Amino acid sequence: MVTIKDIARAAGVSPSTVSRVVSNHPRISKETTAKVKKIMEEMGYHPNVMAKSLVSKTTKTLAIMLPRPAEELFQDFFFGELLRGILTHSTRAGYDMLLTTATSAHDETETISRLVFGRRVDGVILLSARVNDPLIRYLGAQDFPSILIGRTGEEHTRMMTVNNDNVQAAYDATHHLIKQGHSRIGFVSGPANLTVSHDRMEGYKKAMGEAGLPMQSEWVVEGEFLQESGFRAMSFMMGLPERPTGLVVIDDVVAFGVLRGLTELGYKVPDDISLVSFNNIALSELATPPISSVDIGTYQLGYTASQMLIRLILDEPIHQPNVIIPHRLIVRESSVRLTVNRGF
Amino acid sequence: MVTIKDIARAAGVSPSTVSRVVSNHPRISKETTAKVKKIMEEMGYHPNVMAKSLVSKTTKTLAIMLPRPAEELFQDFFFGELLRGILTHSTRAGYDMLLTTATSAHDETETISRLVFGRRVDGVILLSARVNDPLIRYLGAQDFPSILIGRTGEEHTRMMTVNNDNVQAAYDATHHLIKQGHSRIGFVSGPANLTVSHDRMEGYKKAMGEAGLPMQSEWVVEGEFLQESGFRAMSFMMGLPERPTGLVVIDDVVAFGVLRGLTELGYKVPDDISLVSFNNIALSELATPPISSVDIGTYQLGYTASQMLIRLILDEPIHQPNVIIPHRLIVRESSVRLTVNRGF
DNA sequence: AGAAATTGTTAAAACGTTTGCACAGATGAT
DNA sequence: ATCATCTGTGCAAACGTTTTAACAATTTCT
Repeated sequence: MVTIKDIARAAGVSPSTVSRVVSNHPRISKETTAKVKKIMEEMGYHPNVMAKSLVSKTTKTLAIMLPRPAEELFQDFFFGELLRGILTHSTRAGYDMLLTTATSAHDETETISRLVFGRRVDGVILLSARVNDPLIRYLGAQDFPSILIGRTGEEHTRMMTVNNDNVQAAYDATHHLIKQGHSRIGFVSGPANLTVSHDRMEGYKKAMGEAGLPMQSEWVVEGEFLQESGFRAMSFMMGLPERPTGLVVIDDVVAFGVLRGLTELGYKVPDDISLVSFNNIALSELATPPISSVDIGTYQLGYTASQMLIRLILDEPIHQPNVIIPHRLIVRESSVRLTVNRGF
Repeated sequence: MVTIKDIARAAGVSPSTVSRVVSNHPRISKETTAKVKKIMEEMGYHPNVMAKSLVSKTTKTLAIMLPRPAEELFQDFFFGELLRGILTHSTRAGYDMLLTTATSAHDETETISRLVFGRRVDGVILLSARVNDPLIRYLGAQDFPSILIGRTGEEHTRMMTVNNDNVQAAYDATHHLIKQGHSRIGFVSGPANLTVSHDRMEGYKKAMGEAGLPMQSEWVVEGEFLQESGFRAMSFMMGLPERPTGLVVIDDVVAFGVLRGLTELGYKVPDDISLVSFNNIALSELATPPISSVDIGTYQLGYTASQMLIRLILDEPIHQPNVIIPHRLIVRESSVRLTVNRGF
């Protein structure tokens, strides 16, 4: 292990000078810089990151805290895209990403405080907000750079967020079905304790209410972000005496399950029943039929989160502590009847 | 920031004693332990990770180096599952994961050496082996704990690997199609410079050769791990005078594209053409029709990699430096003709 | 009872950096 | 010619831990 002292000795200068060469200190002469750099090259010097962090009190590392049952919650798809956004920006900005997940609920705050108070990271990105999230509350109470991708359940918690307008997004999705002539519209939701489920539910209800359409409690089911959930939802919903003809589905993966359920039960999409979902993962256009989906700008969500967090760390001015990433409904076959028969 | 010295002072002991309390040193008395722990609790003490690393020369962190164009290469799906396997084990073993990616080719070795020689991580997991991979050669030459998920292109490079028997896997997939009565079988491959493409190609050729079936160079196309690749492959292949009736596809995502291409061109799967692919991502059974796929134990691949790397770091005995994770062909509709018409 | 081993604790060095302060010499202003 | 400023470098302290060696106090062995 070649240290700064070795370089200093070999170059006939002091360690401080070497340090200043590394950090491009303006007071170092051209000649010294050249000499030292040459020797560093020859000897293969790499600064010890830990030693540097210890004195500089900065790690150039961001933590990303995965939701606890990471496996089920974001079944790879949405998450991968989000991660790509985060990673792209943080790499550009010279930050590394530390991926952590807790094993138990109690573990959660412990894990985070180990990283935060142990000064292992400079900032934290939180994923997936639950309605009454102890982790968000805990981290929000600390004076530590952090950002939530999603919405905090509690209004008084002071924490930067980047999120979609999920209420509006769900409103748009629902409204789209209404415009297509549907009046009996159901909602296949996600876990009840997530704010995203709440918000989309609200948008769904708002659209239905404004259109003066009746809602039935059987038309709303909750589940996980898994295809099984969608499948099960259909087994239940299609057994009802009065079935919906349109469905808003919380997530594309769930929509895949819904699609399979409907197919197995002998229903045709979109002729018998129409479908709109969220997230617009790459494969949703390859489903049969292609699924209409609200693109929530997943990559943007991640990119922006990283951007804001690093600004916060560097004490740069933050224009808006709660950013909303725009969404866009992508209409595909699953929600467009080929033979338009509106009316009654 | 409350340090070990603050605790020591408050407890009326020396910093060394506090340190030993934290690390459960056997020589510390019950009473001292209790007293110190109480004070740590009260004052909210968290050891500074960097200081600890500096002296202990260990970071309890693993780096995972993403393939350069991470975006295209593993379009989220396969990668997410792999990550889950890695993360599950490393979390259990008390290791954090550092996710890094390089922006340019030159950057690649620089990034890795910053981490390795900067002693920021204890070990490295390499993803996606290219045939003549400078990064693998570089890292293999260093005496640093590392593991490759995949196969090194060069025989002389000494590096632990965890991989599938991709030759056999492709052999199995191809053989399955042959058993179904196909004789004109094509192969939609991935990027030519990846070892996995090579190995699967070899398995395909082996199966074809053993069965005495003719191969045409037009039946083999290379592309990316993207649906577009699959789509384009079909545009080309289905325009041939003599078309294959069976296809081995390098990846499920590509298979989705193939499926779309075939559908748009008016071909029915599996009646007109059969399909087998690899990786068995969650959505492949939800395609229309469900895609036959070789399950390569993605989660296992990641889990095992983490396991082996940590053993290496801890100097525990490694039974086998090159582990093969078993694969299993999952037969679904895409490769089973409902009306079996073998023969001529 | 004295020697030897065990137990519980501490002082101090070490890990590899960064940085405030000091200082010598060169340059510029008056 | 004197004083002030600027330029280039070094000294030494600091960052918050772990760990070796030392030692006093206690217990165990003859």
